[in-house]
Amino acid sequence: MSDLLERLRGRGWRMTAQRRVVAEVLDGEHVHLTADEVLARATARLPEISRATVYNTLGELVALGEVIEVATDGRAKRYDPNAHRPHQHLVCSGCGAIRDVRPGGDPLADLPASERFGFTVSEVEVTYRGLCPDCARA
Amino acid sequence: MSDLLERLRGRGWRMTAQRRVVAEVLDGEHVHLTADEVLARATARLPEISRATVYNTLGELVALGEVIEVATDGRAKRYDPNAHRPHQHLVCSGCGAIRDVRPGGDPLADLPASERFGFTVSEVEVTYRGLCPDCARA
DNA sequence: TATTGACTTGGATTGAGTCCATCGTAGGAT
DNA sequence: ATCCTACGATGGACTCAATCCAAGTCAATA
Repeated sequence: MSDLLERLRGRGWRMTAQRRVVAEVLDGEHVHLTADEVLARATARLPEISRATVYNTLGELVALGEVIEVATDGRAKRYDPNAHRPHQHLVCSGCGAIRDVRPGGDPLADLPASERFGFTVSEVEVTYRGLCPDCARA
Repeated sequence: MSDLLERLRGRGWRMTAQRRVVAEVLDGEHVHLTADEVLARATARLPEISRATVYNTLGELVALGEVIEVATDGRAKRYDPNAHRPHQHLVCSGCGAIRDVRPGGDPLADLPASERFGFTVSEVEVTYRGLCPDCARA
């Protein structure tokens, strides 16, 4: 966590109580909170924090490349602080739970130039879908 | 197009003017309309059609496996009738344009059991992102 | 410690999509 | 050809996520 705060400060990020709390809430491995969950946890530590600030801060963290936005189809976006370890996501179709996974292979290399239609392709996003153990059982 | 209408009728789909129009609007290759665009085009042919009906019909077509829902991050979902030819998508980060692409390789095979965490993985979705020729120029 | 421009606030607003009570009608039955 | 009725359509209200904005606050530098 201070890792993150350290880096942000180094980049000239103006430090405020609100930003600190949001950054702290997002710390850890396999963290995939929605903006509302971030707001709830931040509010627990700093009751006056507003929804707009949470969205602003999340947006900045994404722009800085410190956090990845994970859109999970219909539901609210989730925010993944694990941005420095390249990975993909495994999403449960039942409950929306997310796991980070690291597949082998390089999907970018699998797209031949003839299939790029003149696009400048810069990233690939792979989402595996299925049922988590709990939902498969039910 | 009668292919689709034929199949639907064969499955006991109750045919109505509204459903016919929605199915017709969705016909073609490289068609990726939002629900609102479908509504607009359907309205041109059948002015009284309602938004709810468009959503209902799209939902049914998706459930029947005739149309694929493409979530493009923040923007409205798009509906892709090209469901019988397996493919992935290339999305322009600038304007949201979508192309169907057919990469080589099998991403499902790239996820080892040790990275599945007990999930029953049933599908993979690969989204390539980049700039289309027009947006790259601007 | 004074200053100031960046940050925060919260309430209004937008946009996508869903819900629901009611009305209409496709298609089988007669 | 007509009748019936269960399934489909309607549209307006509603939800939920996210954004906007004008006014107030404050972190960082001098």
